[in-house]
Amino acid sequence: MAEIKIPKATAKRLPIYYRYLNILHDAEKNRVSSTELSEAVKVDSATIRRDFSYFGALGKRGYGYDVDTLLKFFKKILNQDKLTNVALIGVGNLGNALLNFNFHQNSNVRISAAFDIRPDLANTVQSGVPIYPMSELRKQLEDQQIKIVILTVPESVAQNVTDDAVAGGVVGILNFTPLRVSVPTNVRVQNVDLTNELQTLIYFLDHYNDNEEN
Amino acid sequence: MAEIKIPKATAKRLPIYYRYLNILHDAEKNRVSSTELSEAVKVDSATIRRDFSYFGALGKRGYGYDVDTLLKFFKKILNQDKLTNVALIGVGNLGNALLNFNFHQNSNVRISAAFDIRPDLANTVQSGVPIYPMSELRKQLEDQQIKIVILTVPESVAQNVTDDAVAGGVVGILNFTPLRVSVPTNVRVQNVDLTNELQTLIYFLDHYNDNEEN
DNA sequence: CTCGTTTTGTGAAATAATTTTCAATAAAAA
DNA sequence: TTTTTATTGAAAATTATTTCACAAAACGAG
Repeated sequence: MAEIKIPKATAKRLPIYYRYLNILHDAEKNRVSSTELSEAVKVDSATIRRDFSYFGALGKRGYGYDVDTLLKFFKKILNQDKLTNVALIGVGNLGNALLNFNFHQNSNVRISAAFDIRPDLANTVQSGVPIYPMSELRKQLEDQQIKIVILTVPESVAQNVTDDAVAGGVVGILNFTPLRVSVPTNVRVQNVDLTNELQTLIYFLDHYNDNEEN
Repeated sequence: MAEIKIPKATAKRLPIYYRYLNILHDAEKNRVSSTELSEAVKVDSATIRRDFSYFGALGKRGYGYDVDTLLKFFKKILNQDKLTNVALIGVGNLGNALLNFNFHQNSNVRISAAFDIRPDLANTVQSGVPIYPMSELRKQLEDQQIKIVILTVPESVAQNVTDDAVAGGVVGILNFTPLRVSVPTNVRVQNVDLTNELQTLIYFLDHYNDNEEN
């Protein structure tokens, strides 16, 4: 892997582009300009052109970009041409919502296993997903070859569970706990901290009057 | 407001610092160094010192930072010395989870009103929060002086609901829908896009081997 | 087939963020 | 008291990202 090394800021925008390209495709539009895209995804058109250009000359001058070409390209780049199975660890309040959250609608990702400590949940099926007891975490991750987990456990056990998951071969963690977990360098953690997001929003509202972007 | 204009990247880290300072405070630690903080929050120590220095000389050379001083300072900066009421719009799958999510545990934020289109939900109380019908959105936001909303409605109505909320005086939106909503320049939108986060994670896993940071 | 218009792709400039480095200072040890 | 060690704060260097602005290319109308 790692053929093309594009800026991280660009990488984070790719899913946004991908999603809108799907919308255009469904609307049977076959061309789009960076300006039009810009309005929809709220990213400066020059930034979009620059982003796309890291992958080569994808557009045509005086015309724009061919929706299907771009779509196919991004589908591959984002690994959306294959199904990615992920596990959910912690079927509490938020975990449950994520079980029902239709990741599969917009992306080729599916929660194929879940884990919880509560005995009444273990060995049941919730929203079509089998729930395993925590004790089987490592084994199931290994057996099912799951490399990515969504972490929605209480903060107090987050590090232990993470260590377990990593021992089971996990290399990507979508971390909903407020704890900044420690992982080996080959493991990537993407933090989603809801309290944080709210506090940041409040900070910006109080201290900035111009609310351009993120 | 807007007395001090610090970099956005710094602003986004403030809640992380704040949270860990609270932990130190609860553990009755009274001093902390940038190095120690660095390990806990996974931010380079030089970045932390630089971040803090935007607010003046908060530490002491050869000593570190006084936990309580810093804590008080950040509490004020982040507006955590006052209660912030927010509204939740859309009590579906995710909305329900957020109703039960204890924002108040880690931050001085409370969901004080919620809205939903479903008639059976309107005028009930869920998890201690009154649910109003959508038709009352604007009026209630105005009456209750709510300036911040959490948006967890279906994408198809996201723009309309946003327009309504803005008409009701909202200036901050925590947007969980995948739609990049359009708002006047005085309104700030903080997007939390779960599908996106997962796709970004997958992208990084496939294309980067060194997984240092975000 | 020509010409005006559109729109990309990209150097160069501007802006933003991180990291290095080290003098200054405080605390602890000798 | 003096020396050593720890640690900040800030200047400077570096790296990353965005934006400007325009030549070059391609389209489409006539």
